[in-house]
Amino acid sequence: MRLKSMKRRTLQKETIKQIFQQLDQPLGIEQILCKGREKVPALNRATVYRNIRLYVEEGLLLKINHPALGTLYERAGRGHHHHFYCRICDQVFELPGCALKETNVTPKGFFAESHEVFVSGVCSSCSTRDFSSITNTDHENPPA
Amino acid sequence: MRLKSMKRRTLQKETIKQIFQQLDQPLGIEQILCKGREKVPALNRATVYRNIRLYVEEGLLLKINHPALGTLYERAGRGHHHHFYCRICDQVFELPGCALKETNVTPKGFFAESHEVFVSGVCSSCSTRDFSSITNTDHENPPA
DNA sequence: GTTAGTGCAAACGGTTTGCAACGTA
DNA sequence: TACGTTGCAAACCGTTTGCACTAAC
Repeated sequence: MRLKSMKRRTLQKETIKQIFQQLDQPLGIEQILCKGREKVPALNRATVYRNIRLYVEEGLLLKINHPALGTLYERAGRGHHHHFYCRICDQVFELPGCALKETNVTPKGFFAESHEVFVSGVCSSCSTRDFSSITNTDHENPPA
Repeated sequence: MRLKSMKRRTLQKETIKQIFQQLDQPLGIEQILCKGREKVPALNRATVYRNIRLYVEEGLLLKINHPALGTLYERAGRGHHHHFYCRICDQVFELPGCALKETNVTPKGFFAESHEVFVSGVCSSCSTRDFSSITNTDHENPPA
């Protein structure tokens, strides 16, 4: 009788893991699926969900609920950071460091344990590449 | 031929609007539905979704995608603020003011246009009321 | 009376799950 | 061989939509 179930190494699993090891950017399921299919063409969406979930439970990945893009996943253990969403290229970048002091935003009696910051705007590539496209957008959430 | 469709005033609509006028707190669909049914017992979920959507388009409400609670709605026009999520009572509070300078978190070349901050921890009511409950995170009806 | 708004049920999109076939150990 | 993993399809959950009925104007 086995007390502990053994993990098996499959191409699908390794492929998904590698995608995140090669990239310091949060990805959505569709992006993971696309990149994964470059190596495993028959890769199934359910398999991606299952393995992502596994990696999150193992602590290898982190799940992010992004205000504009929905659920994203990123490699864990890279220290506290925030996220920048570029509305032109629809990509999310990691912002190193943290300029937010929890005590500055928390009223007396409230105990802050963690926080998340989502910045959005235009990334450096998009702002230098083509300014005309910056006005042509169809946002849901206009700037506050 | 009518050029402009006319809005009609219904009990359902008014009820939903009043819920937000009486409360400075973001609410989820289920909460809106519950509170609404106190006044309109037959209130339907689809009706709530339709009217909420309408109010968001009119600019009366704002849609929030909360990392822990999913989609929430709050009254618009109350100025820039952040949100505090209490993991004990599962409620979201508005944090007045903003202690985040976008220039402090944005690398050169990136243009920040807006940001959102979600803090989580324990609210003042929950931290003073009963410390033993802090480990028991399954509360339905928290204090107002 | 006209037609916007409602309730209901079915449709929808993202995510999870049951199951038979597959493939790793 | 044994059983963890996969692909597929169906189930699931939050949200939207089509439709007949209701009710505001």
